[in-house]
Amino acid sequence: MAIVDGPVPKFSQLADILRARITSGELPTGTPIPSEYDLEQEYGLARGTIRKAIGVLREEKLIVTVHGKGSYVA
Amino acid sequence: MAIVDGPVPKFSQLADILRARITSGELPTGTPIPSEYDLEQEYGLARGTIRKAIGVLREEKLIVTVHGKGSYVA
DNA sequence: GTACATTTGTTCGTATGTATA
DNA sequence: GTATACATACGAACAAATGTA
Repeated sequence: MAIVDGPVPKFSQLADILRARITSGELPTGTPIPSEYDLEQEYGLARGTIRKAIGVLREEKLIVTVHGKGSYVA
Repeated sequence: MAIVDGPVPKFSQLADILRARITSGELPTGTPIPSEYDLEQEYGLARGTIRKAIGVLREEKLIVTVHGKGSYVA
């Protein structure tokens, strides 16, 4: 998957990608999702955009985030 | 030299200052750069900004950094 | 060998300014 | 005007390496 420039916001596209990686089982419960920095590098997005996508998944209770540590699949 | 609030990013200004201190000979090869904490105090910047400036000089091969020790003029 | 202080490494939290659609 | 996106900057917490007492 790749983030494309188009009508769908990038943060939304990233949320979709991460959600798929979680629900598919690629990222099982308890495992850490890539750090914000790693996601920046991997998808070529700004940190604010990454955080917005993560916020979506946190809102959906799919992940939990711990300050200074990272985000984990719920 | 002082860091000013303006169009030039602070991390870039600090990188310029440190580069000048190195190339002028004030900080000869092998000598340690002030610690991140000391640079914070001296220039009134956040640690992240300090680290970004140091990263620039490391990229330029002007300094090398050792975990737990410090950064040294290359 | 342990405990502690110092220093760099990593990560998330928040805010501001700029530009664009 | 609103939402999106990027860059910058400060703050905070946690972690690892180093050296010393």
